[in-house]
Amino acid sequence: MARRYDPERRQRIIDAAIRVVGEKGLAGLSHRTVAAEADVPLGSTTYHFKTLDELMVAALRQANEGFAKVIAARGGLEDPRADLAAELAGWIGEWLAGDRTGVELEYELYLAALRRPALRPVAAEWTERLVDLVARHTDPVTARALVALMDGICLQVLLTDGVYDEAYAREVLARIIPPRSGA
Amino acid sequence: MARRYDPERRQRIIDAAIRVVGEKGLAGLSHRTVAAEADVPLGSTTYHFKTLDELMVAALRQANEGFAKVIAARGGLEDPRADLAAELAGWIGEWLAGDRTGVELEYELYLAALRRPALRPVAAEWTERLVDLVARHTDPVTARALVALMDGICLQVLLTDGVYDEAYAREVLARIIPPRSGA
DNA sequence: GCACCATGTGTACACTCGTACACATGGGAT
DNA sequence: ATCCCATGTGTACGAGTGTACACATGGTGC
Repeated sequence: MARRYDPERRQRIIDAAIRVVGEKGLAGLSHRTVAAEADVPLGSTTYHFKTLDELMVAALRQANEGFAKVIAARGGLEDPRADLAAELAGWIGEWLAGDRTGVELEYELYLAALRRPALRPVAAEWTERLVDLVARHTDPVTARALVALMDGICLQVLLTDGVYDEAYAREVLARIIPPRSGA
Repeated sequence: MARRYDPERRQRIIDAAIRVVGEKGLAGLSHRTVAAEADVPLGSTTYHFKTLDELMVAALRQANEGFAKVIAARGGLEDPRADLAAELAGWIGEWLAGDRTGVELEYELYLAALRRPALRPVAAEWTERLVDLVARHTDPVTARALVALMDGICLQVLLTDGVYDEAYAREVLARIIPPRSGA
């Protein structure tokens, strides 16, 4: 009966949930599948997360770190003179280049907010964070539009089995950025 | 046992599927729920649509007409001198203004393509159609970007419980459109 | 008129699901 | 040392699911 008293169990369940969604999609997420993946009894998942929505919120919050890691690893917009459009296009490229499972997972959880109000604050929080980051190098309106366009470009690639064209992305992202008045 | 021999049954099942997704979400879609909504026996839905994917493809194809109707009703870009950005922003406004159920339904089916390869050709087809329409008033690259940005703006509104700001949309859409060389 | 077969119907099976609940355990407050 | 209760475990129930299949019916082509 080992593993009684397992203080990290909650976290392990979240990790398992993310793996499950990655492998079988959001539709394959259930208390049971997560329990099996995390190697804990059914009652344990229902104890820590009364509803699947709760579990999804936790998973989405954690999954959001995926893209954030890509940004951080690239030194995220530290250089104020960097070409903003090129940098953003680069983020997308890198994010889309890796294992698509992770990308699909993050988007699937993100898009689930469409039907699950419980997820909307988390989705909004994430968008906000990204907008704020971009807004450090331009005005808020432009930042918001840049993030929207990034989302749209990613969606087109993911939903239509298209290929990501980084040069195209950089070009159209640049168009949104108003010319520097100071230079 | 009236209603034997019902040549429009297939269509009625599709209509029922759309109502079901609108009311209960994609997760509530099953052969049985559709059968109940369409008032046909279970065997009938499984006969016409072996898999739910098949049914979704048919439903998505039909749902795509929703936005197309908004466009058509507005005389869709007939006037070549019209302000393209304003027109596109207007489409979104009108589409988002009506009953959100329809909007959510269309997006939910559209986004389902992320995990269901069977839906991707239909999603691609729809995007293509919209891009072609917009491309009649600008170049293909710009058209593609405009559609992407429209998608991104809609998503931000829908996923984050935001409000649609048409003036903002018009402004940023306009930025993507290159200045007319001829004028 | 007849027979074929696309279409429609009813039922059953095995499976997964969320939920509920009774019970075990043992860390930490007292 | 003792007790409480957050945490963990095991099991059961009813509802819903996809799938399969045997059978009914009646247009359509002959």
